[in-house]
Amino acid sequence: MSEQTPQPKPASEDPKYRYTAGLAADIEPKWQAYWAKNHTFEVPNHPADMSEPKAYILDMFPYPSGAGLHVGHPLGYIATDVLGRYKVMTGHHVLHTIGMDAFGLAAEQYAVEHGVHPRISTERNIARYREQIQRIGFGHDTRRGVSTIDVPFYKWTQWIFLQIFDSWYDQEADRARPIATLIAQFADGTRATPDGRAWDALSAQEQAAVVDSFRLAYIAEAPVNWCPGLGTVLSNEEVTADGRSERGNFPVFKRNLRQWMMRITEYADRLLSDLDRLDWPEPIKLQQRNWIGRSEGARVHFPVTAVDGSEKTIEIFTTRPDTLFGATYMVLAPEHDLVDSFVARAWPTGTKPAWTGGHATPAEAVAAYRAQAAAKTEVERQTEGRQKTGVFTGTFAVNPVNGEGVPVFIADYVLMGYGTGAIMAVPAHDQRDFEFARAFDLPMRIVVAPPADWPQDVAEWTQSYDSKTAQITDSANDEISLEGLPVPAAIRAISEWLQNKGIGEGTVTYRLRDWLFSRQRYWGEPFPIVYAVDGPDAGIARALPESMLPLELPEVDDFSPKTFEAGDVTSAPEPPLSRAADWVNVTLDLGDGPRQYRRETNTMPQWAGSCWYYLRYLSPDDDSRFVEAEAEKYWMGPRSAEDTGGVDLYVGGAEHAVLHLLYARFWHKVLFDLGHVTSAEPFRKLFNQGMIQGASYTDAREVYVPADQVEEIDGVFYYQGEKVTQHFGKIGKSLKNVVSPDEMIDEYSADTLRIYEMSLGPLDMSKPWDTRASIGSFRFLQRLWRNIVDEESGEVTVTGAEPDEATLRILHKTIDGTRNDMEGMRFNTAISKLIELNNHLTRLPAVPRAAAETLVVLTAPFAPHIAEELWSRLGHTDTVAHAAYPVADPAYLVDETVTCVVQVAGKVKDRLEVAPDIADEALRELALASEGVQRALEGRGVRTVIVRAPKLVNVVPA
RNA sequence: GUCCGAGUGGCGGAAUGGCAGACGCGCUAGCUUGAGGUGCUAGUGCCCGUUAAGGGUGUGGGGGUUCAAGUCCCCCCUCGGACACCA
Repeated sequence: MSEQTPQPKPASEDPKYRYTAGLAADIEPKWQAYWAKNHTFEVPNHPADMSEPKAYILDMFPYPSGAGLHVGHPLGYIATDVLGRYKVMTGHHVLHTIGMDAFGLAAEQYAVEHGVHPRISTERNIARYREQIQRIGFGHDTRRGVSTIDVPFYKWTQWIFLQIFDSWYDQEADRARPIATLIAQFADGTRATPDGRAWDALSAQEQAAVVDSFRLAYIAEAPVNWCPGLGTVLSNEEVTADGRSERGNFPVFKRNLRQWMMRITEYADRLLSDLDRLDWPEPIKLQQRNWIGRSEGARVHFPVTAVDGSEKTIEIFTTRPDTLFGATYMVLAPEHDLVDSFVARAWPTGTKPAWTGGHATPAEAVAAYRAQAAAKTEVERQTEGRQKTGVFTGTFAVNPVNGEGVPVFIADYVLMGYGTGAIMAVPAHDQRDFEFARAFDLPMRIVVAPPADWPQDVAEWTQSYDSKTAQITDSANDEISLEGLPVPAAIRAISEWLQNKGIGEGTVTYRLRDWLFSRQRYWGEPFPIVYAVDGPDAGIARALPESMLPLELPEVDDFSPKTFEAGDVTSAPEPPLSRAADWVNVTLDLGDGPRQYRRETNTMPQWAGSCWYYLRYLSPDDDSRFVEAEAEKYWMGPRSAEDTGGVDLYVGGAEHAVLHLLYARFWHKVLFDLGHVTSAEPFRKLFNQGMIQGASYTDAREVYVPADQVEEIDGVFYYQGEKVTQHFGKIGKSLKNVVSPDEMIDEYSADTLRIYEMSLGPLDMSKPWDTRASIGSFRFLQRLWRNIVDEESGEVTVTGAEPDEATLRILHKTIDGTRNDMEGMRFNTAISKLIELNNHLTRLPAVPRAAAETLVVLTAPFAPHIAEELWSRLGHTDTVAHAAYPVADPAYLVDETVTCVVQVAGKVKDRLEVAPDIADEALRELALASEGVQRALEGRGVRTVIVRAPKLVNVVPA
């Protein structure tokens, strides 16, 4: 393999004052320094006049990995910068900055692998990111770019946690309120305690248990996702569809563990309904709606006799109460706590062999099935496909609509976490029940009339009939008949009947679960929570007072979590902080004298900081409040009764559709309810930028080869003479196709990178990266430069002459067109208009100053460095960043003549130059007389003539 | 499987229902230069027409609405993404 060292070109090759990478390397840092020195992009927390126009433009802040930025990362940052600079030039206060999301698993994993403290590696990564970002030349207010790991920042993350901890959701007021208001209700008797005793009669422990059951942040013993390979638990959102961790791809198991939870489910309805008020892409709204998963249905009580003879009720949830008459069996989740009470002593007569799982008694069968279900990982559940499994409990419940006995099963296709963890099975009209019934030889009953071409005998069906519109059949008792009703009407009728009879009621359930909020990791915010070691309140979670914040992470010898064999189900989490004995065991005075406490040793998940960082940008130095009230009101406050408020534009990838965006909305709503912010939503408008895809290449062994060393010959790709295959997809180290922004800046310029990224195509679509094509953007800048500066002498060559008519027209059309494109974030078409104007100026014998200056101003948001340099060379002493964006003169937007297209039968046959105000009749005559029409008609008559003066005439032949 | 999004030259893409392919890459030819990656000019959807004039054809496939469809409606195909036993 021969080493190819690029030969530096002799300096004499290019004219001295040509716009080259070398020249750009001089001017770009110069102007970056100028902006910093002159505070060009710094804005006050709020202006004296709160009505002045503003734009709060926000990027999803990056997670600084060790690999640094590649060219895909800055796409959104460049777009927001272009828009922000445009907004400044149209008279807005613009708040735009970038912070760092630096706590979390990936940073910690990296630190563990490289054997350094997470803070050291993270800060190194941040410095690298900042350096790369700086070179691109953003108009950021850098004073505001906070990092989530900064102690003054996470002090307020902890403070917000305590706000949530100290709140409950008041259903009557439909908002969160301080927990003290709840305690007051219990104390004065307006709210009854769960068991009806007086509040004072409850012990401290009992009172705490009651209050905790209302807190928005609470500890619960719940089935959680335990990931031994990472040594931590994960939220549902962090587990992939095939039951593995999103980070690291380790197996995940369901375990019952004591963990911190956030009661996000209280907000399910508002998180859902407020989506309608947001200016977000529909697909993202849809994903959130699906994730929240609101579903209306009914709860129905099925009586059952327990083994001890007592009468119990199995409560089921169904969206189809209209099919109650078709229920032929019931299923409970294996973990359902009622199961034990009615597992029969022996198999009843008539039990089919398939129902017993081969066990001698129901108790054995149930125990075996439960053990098997618990040992199963999510992965195994998936890989085993949808084979329905389960066992009979030996007991029959009673269908309340017809008094029939229905066998009760347990099966893992019913999930404990949804609805009531129990279902009535209607195999004829639900595909899952159908499959189970077929596997277990259970009867089916048709209660929704299928189309005529379905077999009469349900035994011949190959699938269930799940229509939600057809008519009900064969469904009546002495009191009610659903016969012939369409499904929706039947649902209403039976629901009312159930309600009146007291055997059920209409209800709403959600797919959304409470948010698992604790992690057994070192690199996160410590919980500001302690537990008394002894006394009547021993073990009760207690908030640290605000005066004790921030609670800093302790230094530890071993910050890595205890991880386990990836498949070790029996392992239990062991947080690294629990090993910091001096930190964990403390004596504090929390108002009742010095006492011994034990600190919470879990840390918060990565999402905590990203739930509110955009608020901290508004007043990063305020150490008395998490956000200055006036600043929040100015930048984020609602502008009308319907407006939710929030940042004006939030740009980022669609991969955060549910996780980050849902969590942040939840926190924001709590802060709103408690009166800490005036905006009801954090992000008024959301925009998802598309992914930049890179070409990667694999050789015959399917191994990736360095993309930058692949040659293309006649559409075939070669690496070191070997044929390789091209793929398009993500850019990444392992794919060997990383192009860094630094390489682009070294080879061309930051302005070239910016222009090229914005020219690629519409911002919201994914598009392939092609480094070679960026030469076009470079040429544009080079020609722009050449139109103003003599490449040999460096002299400015523009003339003082007035621009000619044609130049004025294209100039004003460009102004008009780019303005529209900027407002609509169509940066690709805005740039093509600038190129057209520039190409027009190139063809002139000399460039008029007025045209040159306008073009420089229009180009400034995209290529700010070259624009500043030209602006300065043109004699200006102020920054072009603050120049006013030009306004088009309407007089130049209409042409003296327009080209009229003349069609025959919809096909273009001629063109006419006509006055823009030509009358329909005159145009009609001109068109009919035209040569092209005469030739095309070939003597045929004319049936109709459509005239759309002045642009088009369509002649329809007879 | 369900739900979203997208299919236009060799490539990225452009087109209020009204001239399809703006702008850029690449390619071809010429110029320039101190011969070689980044200067300038012109041409460039495809087919027929030796040149030209001109004609035909063309936006994943099929049907429809319309004087007129890349654009609106219905069916299908392909690719990308999200979710996935949610009762």
